[in-house]
Amino acid sequence: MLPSATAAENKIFQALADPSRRAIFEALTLGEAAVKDLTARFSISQPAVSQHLATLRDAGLVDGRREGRCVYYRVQPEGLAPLVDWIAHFRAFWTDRLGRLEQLLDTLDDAP
Amino acid sequence: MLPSATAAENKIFQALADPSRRAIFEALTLGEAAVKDLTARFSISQPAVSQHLATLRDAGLVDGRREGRCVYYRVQPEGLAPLVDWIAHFRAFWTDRLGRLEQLLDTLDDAP
DNA sequence: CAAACCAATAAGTGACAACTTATATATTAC
DNA sequence: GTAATATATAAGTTGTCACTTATTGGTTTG
Repeated sequence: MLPSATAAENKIFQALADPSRRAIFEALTLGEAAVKDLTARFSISQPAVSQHLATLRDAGLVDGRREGRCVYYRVQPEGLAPLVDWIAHFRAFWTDRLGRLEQLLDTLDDAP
Repeated sequence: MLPSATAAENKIFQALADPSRRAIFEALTLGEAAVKDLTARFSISQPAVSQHLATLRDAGLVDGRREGRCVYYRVQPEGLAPLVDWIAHFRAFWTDRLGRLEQLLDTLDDAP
């Protein structure tokens, strides 16, 4: 393992490796949601959802706040920063850098 | 799991989840390398390296060409595209989009 | 051809990860 | 206070994953 493999990086990559966890993260993209909402949306048990949320939270990707009986989770956008940084690390392969960035801009513009 | 969770996405995220595999990928960033070189560089067995390379290859992240007795692997930059796309998908959280992109540009400029 | 070298595959093992059910902890409602 | 709701934690099970050693497949050299 290279020294550049930070703990944050490890946690983020591992957290996002699981499809269910990515699905939960993507669902939270659409807005805040309580655990029970997520449990209803996906076909896994409530404890499974809570465990996934705990993993995502530990990776800094989501955050939860208690409100009454419910706990509402939401995406923490800054949590993706290490992932963006990791990708940026391979700028050497973006030979036509500007073109690639413009392409990224385009991707950012269209889409849902 | 959301329908947007493509097979390519799954493979890439899973491939990059392992620190050893990320380390190998990062090593290949510095240039082409034969399996024996990677085996020498890391403290895992040759079969382990080959298995990691097979996983990375299957995910479209690296490519290998045989030259005599050696097999030289190199990064396939386009392989990261699905990952970039996935991140771009969360543009909604880049509130100050231009700023973020400029920041990415900066990151692309300095660093090793 | 034989011996050496390099890489991939086979087979087995130990650890961990994702899930389950059951239970505990908060919080609200009656 | 008791019951009901919402979430977290405990404990156990199963499958998968990363690694190992042993072997096979290719390629070069002597």
